[in-house]
Parts: sequence; C-alpha cells; structure tokens
Amino acid sequence: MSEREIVSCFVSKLQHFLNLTIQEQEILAVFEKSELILKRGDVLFQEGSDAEDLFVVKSGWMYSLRYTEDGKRQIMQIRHPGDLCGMHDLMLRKRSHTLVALESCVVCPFPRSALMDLARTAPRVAMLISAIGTLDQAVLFDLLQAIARSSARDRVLHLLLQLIHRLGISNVKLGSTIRLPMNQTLIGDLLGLSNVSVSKSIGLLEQEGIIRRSGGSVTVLDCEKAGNSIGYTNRYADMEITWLR
Amino acid sequence: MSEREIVSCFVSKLQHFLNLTIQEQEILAVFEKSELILKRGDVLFQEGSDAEDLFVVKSGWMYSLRYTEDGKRQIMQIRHPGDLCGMHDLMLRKRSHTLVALESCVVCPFPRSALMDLARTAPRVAMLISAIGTLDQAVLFDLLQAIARSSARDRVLHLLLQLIHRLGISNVKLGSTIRLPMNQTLIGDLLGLSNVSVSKSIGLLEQEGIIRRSGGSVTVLDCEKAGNSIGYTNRYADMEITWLR
DNA sequence: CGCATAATTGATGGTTATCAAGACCAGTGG
DNA sequence: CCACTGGTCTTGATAACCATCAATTATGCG
Repeated sequence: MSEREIVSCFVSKLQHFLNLTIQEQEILAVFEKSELILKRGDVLFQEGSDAEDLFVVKSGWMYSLRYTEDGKRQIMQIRHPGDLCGMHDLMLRKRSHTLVALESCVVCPFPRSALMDLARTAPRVAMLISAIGTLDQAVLFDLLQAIARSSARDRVLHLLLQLIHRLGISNVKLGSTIRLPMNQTLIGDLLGLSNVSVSKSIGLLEQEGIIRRSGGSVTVLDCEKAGNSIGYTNRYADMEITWLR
Repeated sequence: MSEREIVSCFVSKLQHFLNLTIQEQEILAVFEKSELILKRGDVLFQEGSDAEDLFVVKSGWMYSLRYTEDGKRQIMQIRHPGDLCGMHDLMLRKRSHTLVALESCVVCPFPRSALMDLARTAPRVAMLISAIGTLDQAVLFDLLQAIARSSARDRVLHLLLQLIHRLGISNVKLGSTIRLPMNQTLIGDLLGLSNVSVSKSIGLLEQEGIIRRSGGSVTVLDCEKAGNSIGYTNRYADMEITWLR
C-alpha cells in the first residue's frame, strides 16, 4: 500500500489535518474492521440504552437527536462520512441521544477501549481525534449562538454554510453546492424552528438571490458575502496543529 | 505527599472520575506551575487574537463569550475551578472566543504542547481529559436543546440545575444552594434571553415556590422534582469509565 | 449620603409557533 | 391512463411569547 493511497474516509479526514505514518494508518484499520449497513430511518442506537460501541461513519449522512418531555424532538448533530459517532457518551453509562440514518449508510462499530489502546500505541492520532472533538465543539457554539440570537432566516443560512464547509474538508473540489437529504421538519428540529418557518426562510433566501435550489440540492451563490452578512466564520479554514508532534 | 492529599482542584476534579497514581499526579503538576491573578472583568484572552496557551482555573468563576455582528453578545460557557479553558481553540490559529473573569480568579497557563507530552507520559490521564471534554459537550447539548425548545422560565431553571450539579462534582456536600455571581444580563446572554425576561422568569420560579433567593445565593428546593418537570437529566450522575484502563 | 449598578414592572410591537388548507410529487394499484 | 395515497412543501390567519423601551425601585460601595 503506497503512502498516498487513502484507505478510508476516516483516515482521509484525519489526513486532512495531519500526515499520518503508514504505521498509524495500520493501527487505525482496527476502527473499520466490521461494517453495519443501514437504510434510511434505521436507528443505530437509542437514547437511554446502554452506551457501548462507538462508530465511524463510512458513507451516508446520519443525525443524532433527543426527545423532550413534551414530545418535541431536538436534532443535535448531523454526522457525515469520516465522523465519529457516540463520542458524547464516552463517559456515560446510558446513551444521551439517539442516532438515526438519514439515508443509506455504512458504519463501523468499535469498542470504547479501542480509543485507550490508540492512546498508547499512537498518542498523536488519539490527540488529533480529541482535538477534532474540540473543533466540533467550537462549530457547535457557532450554531448555538445562531439559534439563541438570530432570526429564522439567518439560522437557516448559517446551517447551509456550516454544511458546505464541513463537507469541503473531505471533498475539496465540492464548491458551494450540496445535496441536502433533509426535509424541512428535520432542519427545523435542528435549528429550533417549525417546518413552516424553515419553508418561509428558505423561500426568502431564494427570493433574495442568496441561494438557489434544484432537485434535492442547494447552492449558496456567494458564501463569502453571505457569511459576512450574518457574522459567520468558517472554523475549518484556519488551523494550527504544530503542537501535535 | 500522601496519596490522599489533594494538590489542586484540577487534580481533585480528575480524581472525581478516576483514581490517579502519585506519578500521574506529579506529571499533572506541570499544568499548574505558574499562576495568573485576575480580578472581576479582566480579559484573559480576546476573540481573534493568536491562540496560544491553555489555562486551568484554580479559583473563581470565568466565562467565555463572543460578540455577534450587531453587537449582541453570546455567553458560551461558565468555567469553574478545575476546568480547562481554551480547549475549543486547540486546533485553531486564532481564538474563537473571549475569556473573562466573572470575579477574582487564579488561573494557570500552560502551552498546548503540554497536552501532547501528557498523552505520551500519561495516556490514561490524557484520555480522561478528552473524555471530560465530550461530557461537557453532552451538557452543552442539553442547554442547546433548552434554548432552542423551551420557555424562558424553563431555560433559567435548566441553567440553575446544571450549575448545581456541576459544582457538586467538586464539592460533594454542596446541596442545592449555590452562590450565583452572575447578573441577570449575563444569564440572559447565556440563555438567549433579555435581562427583563430573566428577571421575570426568576420572579416566577420564586413565586411558584421552586427556588428561593437570599443575597447572592439561590436554592432549588427540590432538584429532583424540578428536573423532572422540565425533562432535565443530570449528566454527572451516571458515569462509566471502566474502558479507561 | 450620593452615585452607579442591578433588578423590577408595565406597555407595546415583532417574530415565530400553531393551526389549517391547499399544492405538488412520486409511487402504487386498479 | 387515472384515481389514490402518503409525504413534503407552501401559504395565510391568529395568537403566544419574548424583545424592546422606559420608568421606578433596590442594592451596593465609596
């Protein structure tokens, strides 16, 4: 296997931040030993069940969610190929959330203890994974801020930009058009809005000439300008990991 | 130094989850070699500046915040003694947020590279710190859900419960009364509310007999019942870290 | 005591939830 | 080919909740 060859989208995502040695790549193979195939709507694990394995998403989009007392649901995170799922429950006995396939997916389960093994055999990679977790957290704060402080229209635009930039790190030549396999109710449950508000916001953004829709895809015509207009910053753009040696 | 002796609140917080060896405790001493003293309102670092050191909070409360385009501010996190600050910017070149002292504080700066050293010399502790980060994230999601989906009253109650339970892990015999060195504008900026709404919500909760105020302190009279009524779960209550060996 | 900061209270208006009805679409079976 | 179905999206009307503004009271500190 040549050093250039990309073995998986997990390794590929990590490589985006750091050049991994062949040895490190081999160690990471453990995380994708077995595969699970899911179809749209399948539940990988349920809130309240025993927290056990973690998962690497190999293909397809997934989302994590939680239900409130009064039956409303809150979507917490959209997970893409190369992402790690179940990390929020690393220290918990029970799952704090449910994980569902948004479309056909392939995921790779592995035990939590594998992380500890990784920390011993490849500390640099283990720290990188932790650091990516903190990056996710920074991105999450951006969304929290948008939800707490901005209008329905701005929230929707914020989400679109986040998705475009997140997908950009796996697929550099993606541009500003993405496939959007989420319905408006789901988007609403992610942004703390009703499906009606989402519909109206998307309609407004299209009318303003900021986005364009066709089929299941969305384009943000000028990400730079759109981002500036709502105070959005692309967290994936300006990395510093020289301390990871 | 006997094994029982607690050298710092950082070590003490980690000990709450895991029994550290003397050797591990000695390695952790690096993180608290130097001290910085801050007074109320002092800015430890500013959003947009170069991200460098991380910090352990030794005493006092701090908070991280961010300003929006239109001048509003969003408080992101309250940090207590034993917490690590600056972790969100671990991979970033520039600070994604500002960190301010809520009252008189003592903090200990250390370079990011110290984390990498820790990963090599004490992988178990490094993983514990990462895992605490994921726990913080789960707690953050709880708050996100509250902000996105619940009323002003419920958001305020949610925050109070989170503070009580967070402080409980450092100080077991704390009970359900806490000192609250935050003004209502700050609470509002944390919960996506105006100071007026915070005032009204607190008034309502007091009137309903759910909380009681005296001086700068607040008591939640029946945390169990109050939590159930708003679908709150104490994430710090049900841990599982046997995989951390 | 006097000043600055913080909390409270009431009035008004804007944003979004909620409800309800209709349009559109893809897939299904007669 | 066409009705039927379920899901999704759109549109309009109403109402609830909270932001905002402004005035007043309370608190804390020199």
